[in-house]
Amino acid sequence: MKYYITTPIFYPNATPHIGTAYTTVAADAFARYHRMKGDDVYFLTGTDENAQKIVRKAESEGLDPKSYVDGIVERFKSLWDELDISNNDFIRTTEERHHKVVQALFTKLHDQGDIYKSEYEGWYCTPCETFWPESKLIDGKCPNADCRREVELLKEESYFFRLSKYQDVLLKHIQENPDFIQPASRRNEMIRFIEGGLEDLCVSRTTFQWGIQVPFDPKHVVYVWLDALINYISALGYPDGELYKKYWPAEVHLMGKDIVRFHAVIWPIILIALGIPLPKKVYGHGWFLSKEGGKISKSRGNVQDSFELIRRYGSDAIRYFLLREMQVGADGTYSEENLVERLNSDLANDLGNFASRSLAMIVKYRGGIVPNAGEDTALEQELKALSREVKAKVEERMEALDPAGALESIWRLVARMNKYVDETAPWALAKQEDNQARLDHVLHTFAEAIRIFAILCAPFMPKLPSKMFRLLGVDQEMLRWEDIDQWNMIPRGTRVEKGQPLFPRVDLSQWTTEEENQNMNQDMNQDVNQEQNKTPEEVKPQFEPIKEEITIDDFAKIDLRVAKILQAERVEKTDKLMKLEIEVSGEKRTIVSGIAQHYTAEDLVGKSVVIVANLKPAKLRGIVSQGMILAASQDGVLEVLTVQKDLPGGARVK
RNA sequence: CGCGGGGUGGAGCAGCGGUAGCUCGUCGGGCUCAUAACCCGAAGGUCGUCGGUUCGAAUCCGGCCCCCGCAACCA
Repeated sequence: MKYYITTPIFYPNATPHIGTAYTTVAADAFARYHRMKGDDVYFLTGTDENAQKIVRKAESEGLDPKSYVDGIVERFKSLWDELDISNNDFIRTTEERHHKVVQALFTKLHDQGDIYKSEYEGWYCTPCETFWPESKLIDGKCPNADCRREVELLKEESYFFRLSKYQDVLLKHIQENPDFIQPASRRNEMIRFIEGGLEDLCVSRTTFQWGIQVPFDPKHVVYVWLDALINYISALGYPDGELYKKYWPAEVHLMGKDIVRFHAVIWPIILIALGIPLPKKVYGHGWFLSKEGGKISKSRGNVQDSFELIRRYGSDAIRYFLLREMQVGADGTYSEENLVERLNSDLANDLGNFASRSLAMIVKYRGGIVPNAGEDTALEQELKALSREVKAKVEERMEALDPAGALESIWRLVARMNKYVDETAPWALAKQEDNQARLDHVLHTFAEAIRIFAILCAPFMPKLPSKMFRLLGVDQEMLRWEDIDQWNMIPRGTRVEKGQPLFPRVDLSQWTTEEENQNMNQDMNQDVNQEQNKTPEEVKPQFEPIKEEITIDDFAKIDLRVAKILQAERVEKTDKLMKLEIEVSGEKRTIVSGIAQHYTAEDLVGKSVVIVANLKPAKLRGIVSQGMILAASQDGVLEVLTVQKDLPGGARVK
């Protein structure tokens, strides 16, 4: 059976974080598992490099985009290398093989009428040369952390992809194939989303050049998702490549829950439109959240360098933690404390210690030679039954894309083995002449269990099996999945060695001394800041940068007027919107303003405020707003500018 | 009523109609092969809240409260 599994292509604007590491490690575990089961596996990952942000980021570092991404891509590749990721290919969307396919498919979709030219209206940030969707704006301003300037509503000529045309076909497919989107909660979400109606997708941009040119209209470059998603087939050499013919459609597209929508809606519709078979499954796993429950992000300062973690704990331990901690369909909790706890308790105490004590006893009582098997008692029969059960369970969990469940069940056998050591008490048998055959059988069972654990752990911790087999003195060829429930595989006369612990216990404080010092400094600084908050004049707020210079004529275009608030009411079902009836120059107008968190209706009625009177009207939550109220805000405090003296509504403000 | 997820012993989770369970932590005991590891036992929960269905509810139904994503939202 062939098995094609993918991760998303990652966005190389920084070094990979724990989420990308999780997706990739999980995909790797599935790939390794299926290889062990004898499947013909193809495992793809890569990077999504054709984004406007990349260009800006590159500029800020004084590099051209290509050299910039080349550098980051190396970081990705070396991290995957250190994590023993066994991908068969690594696709970069800047590669010619990808460009060719995207261009061909874009043309085909255009020729068949599924892509059409229209106008895109969006919020444009001039300094960033970027359109932002309204939802991305922060306080109505550019969301780019280094910018935060005002954006303007602009139109741009764009190509659009007719998502709407295929939504019913897609919905039908999703309903008829319950496994297509997993887990079920994501599936429900997607069904709701599609039922809500799809809007056609903007698939080209003219405001920048970095990316894949639209072949028949060179001033356009292909925009984001149409480009990115196609990697799953361009990497296989669509349409004529042998790999494509062999491996498409994919068994699994694995990803974080945030991008399920694109893989479960846009990608299938692209494929439907092109008459290409759909992937079998789109699986959205949860996120790692910090211990406090928040996202892990740079701005919160809870990101940890993956390379450093690997250096401290080893790649197998990191992989184990990631795979064990993320429960199916839920979010996982990441903290170094959790990681160390899992490492110490599961890997060092349970598995590692079992191997150590077993090997030590074989060395001590039998000179390191694995004794031959003897007669089973009820105890050994129970172990054998459990090994069959665990094998079946692990297989079932892996098919269900649940590595945490698989590991949990493996550890049932680990725990059982430690108990078996206690029950059989070999140290007592060793002292009894007439129990030497029994001791042989027990020690033999220990050795077989180590062999079995090596196999069971192989998909999850790739470095472990060879270490264990070396200690056991067993050939690597014995790493056969089908032998998991066999208990008489180790050849006669095999010599084991005690060796070093597989997973030494770790004391978190050995790393944290330095960090604590840093944190203490930070805490102290925070305290100082809090003190300062009591005397606002001493606080240094983060001010927005002053915008570029304009002329008096530019300013003259803006018509500011005094306006009297006649009525005010909250816009229902919104947090921030207030609907105001105002009077200006004898005319009544409606203005919608995002001040409801700062003012009640009573506060506002009767006030004379300043408005931008000649602003183009815009709809907010279905209400046409004819102007904008001026307000000053900083750090969450907001005050509407009011006029104290009794000026009539309509008075000019300059 | 925008969509979805969730509230279960100190922490993290499972259970989804019939004596409330797992991992970690805590306490007590055992063992001495082992990485101060392992094994056994105990304490600790009126399963968010109010009401309903039922012989019986953490589990089904309804109301309410709280948390977390997504969506919406600052002319």
